[in-house]
Amino acid sequence: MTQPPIARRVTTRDVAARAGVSQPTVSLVLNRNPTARIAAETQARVLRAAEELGYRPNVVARGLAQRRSYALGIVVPELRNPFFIDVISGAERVAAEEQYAVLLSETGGRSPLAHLEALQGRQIDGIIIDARTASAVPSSVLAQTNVVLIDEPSGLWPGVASDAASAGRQAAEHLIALGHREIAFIGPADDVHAMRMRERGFVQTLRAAGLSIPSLFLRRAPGTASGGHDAMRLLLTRRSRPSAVFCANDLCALGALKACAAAGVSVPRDLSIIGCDDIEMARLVTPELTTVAVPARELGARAARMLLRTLAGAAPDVRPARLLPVRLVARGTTAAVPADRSTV
Amino acid sequence: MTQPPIARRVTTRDVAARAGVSQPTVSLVLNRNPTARIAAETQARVLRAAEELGYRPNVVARGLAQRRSYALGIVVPELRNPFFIDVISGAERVAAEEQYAVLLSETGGRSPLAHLEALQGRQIDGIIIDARTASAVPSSVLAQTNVVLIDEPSGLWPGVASDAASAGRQAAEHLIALGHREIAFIGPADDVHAMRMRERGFVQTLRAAGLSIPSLFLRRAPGTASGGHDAMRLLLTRRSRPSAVFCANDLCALGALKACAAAGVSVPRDLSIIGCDDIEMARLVTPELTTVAVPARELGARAARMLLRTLAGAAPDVRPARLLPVRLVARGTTAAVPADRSTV
DNA sequence: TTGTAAGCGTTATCAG
DNA sequence: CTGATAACGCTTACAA
Repeated sequence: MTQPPIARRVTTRDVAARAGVSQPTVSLVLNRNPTARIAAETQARVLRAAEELGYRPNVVARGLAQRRSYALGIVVPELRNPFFIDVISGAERVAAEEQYAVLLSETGGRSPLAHLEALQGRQIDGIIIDARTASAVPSSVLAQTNVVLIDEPSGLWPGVASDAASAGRQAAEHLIALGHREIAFIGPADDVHAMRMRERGFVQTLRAAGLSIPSLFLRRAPGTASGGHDAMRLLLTRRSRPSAVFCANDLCALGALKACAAAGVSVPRDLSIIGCDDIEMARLVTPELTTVAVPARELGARAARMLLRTLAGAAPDVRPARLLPVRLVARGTTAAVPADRSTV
Repeated sequence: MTQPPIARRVTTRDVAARAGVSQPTVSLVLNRNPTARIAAETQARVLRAAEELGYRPNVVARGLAQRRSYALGIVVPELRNPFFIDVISGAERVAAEEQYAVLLSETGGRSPLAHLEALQGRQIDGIIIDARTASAVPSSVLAQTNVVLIDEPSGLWPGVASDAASAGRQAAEHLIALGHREIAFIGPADDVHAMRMRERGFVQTLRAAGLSIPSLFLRRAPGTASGGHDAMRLLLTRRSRPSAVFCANDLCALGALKACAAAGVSVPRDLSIIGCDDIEMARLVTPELTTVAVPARELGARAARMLLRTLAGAAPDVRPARLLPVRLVARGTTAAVPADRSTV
């Protein structure tokens, strides 16, 4: 605390002194986009002085004066899920392009409120937040900031979302086309819209085809690798097994795949598995994971753009945005139901 | 721009008015750790007023006044590599505990300088940066901030690092113990200390055992899944194949494993593979990846702690810190060299 | 013990 | 066109 950790840097005042103009003039010259009405000669002097001194604007000070920070917050439950990483990456990219910073906050599921308030204390201009965390926080807190929800068309807040119902539908259609009739679902219990819709789209499509998921085949498990693993293990212990399983996300599916390998169940010969998200890892396992690709980076990028647009003056658009399309990527973990089963 | 995107919030002035004291008094009451010499009665009034008004300090303003931002920057080349994610996660955690924010910057390998300067413009109190990015930036820029390098004991800047040489050594010892003699290495070409040391530790240990890596078995490839994949594919096309391969990181190893699967090479029967990092995915593939566990989260956490300690007044410690221990995790991708080969 | 004054580095509003 | 002057919200001497 003794010596300031931040070295004293060149300020507009220094530049002004050097250029022989007033300090605000420097500010004008340096900021006004369409060169404000400043004598060309003066401008040149200021610019040169700034250049020579190596002037760098102090964004914090600017923020204070403008009552905005040119920073976005992004809150996710956990960094472990590559899906969120892609969202973050997409958002960070467009934010950076617009000179916005990104404050990262990983709640770890604990005290999301504290994380949010910490962000707001920093005068965040807006916040990108995942559905689960948002729902764990009083809306009065969210109301204090511009907020964009990821994958949860709430009607309360603006958001970007993928077509989760379609994801479930495509997964179902794929399995149906392959002849599967004994089908299971593994997904998280929490009330996250995207997950619910994936499930609903899946179940409804099956139903429309005259199929249903017996309750024993409907497994609630955390959307993590170990969640998927454990759920699949349980599924495999029963004497009547499904011939195909849809997992609400890829992490889950990879865990399930792992459980099959451990149990000596051959995928896709004995069992088909299909995930959702299409994280990078989906192509690194063998066989490669069949999944429904969700444009995570694009979700993040759009969320950021939406926020930036609002900050630029546009009215926040609470209407549910167009759902980003998802598409099935058939790879190696799904196959036609084996002949010896199809007659069951 | 018309209406400020940030809602006007309660300020110390509001609190002061309500408590019937001066604004600085509020500041004193709210901050002084050992309750500054303010009448207990006054303090109570102020605290109550703050409470009633729902006062939240404006960290930006405080930062401006104190010439520090209570924020850390963290710069990584890419979010794709789970290793960095863990580093970030570890750092974010300890930062958050100390009320520090984390500004995330993904360079994507492009214009690291711009990213750094953007961070510095925000009066970052310190920065955690990976070795590769740091080396791509003039040291004069780094000198403007408190910096901690990840996995690069440069002597120039403080840093935290894992025992990369030991990682290589352990990998080599493991393979040697399994009887391997035709051994390959796949690793990145860039001059990143940790990668170099992993390689060196590996090569030297082999050499000490009277083994060497023929140049054809020394493959330079990006430390990514596709890098590992491609390198392995090339290795497999030759008629003389190694019996074991050490990949400089897990991503690489997973790519290599994938290439084997695609080529019908059975791991670990026909070929052993060993990675380095122990990312979560290592346990999700089949067979599970044998690797050397590097405490990535701990690296991030220590980096943050080191930075915070410096900010609290401690002199930055440039001496190479104790290397964090790594340890081999023998799993499924390594096995004794097959009998029909050991005689070659 | 507390209020006054100054300053952090900008931007914004005016007179000149 | 340009330069004072006043914020922005807070901290930190320094007076009172």
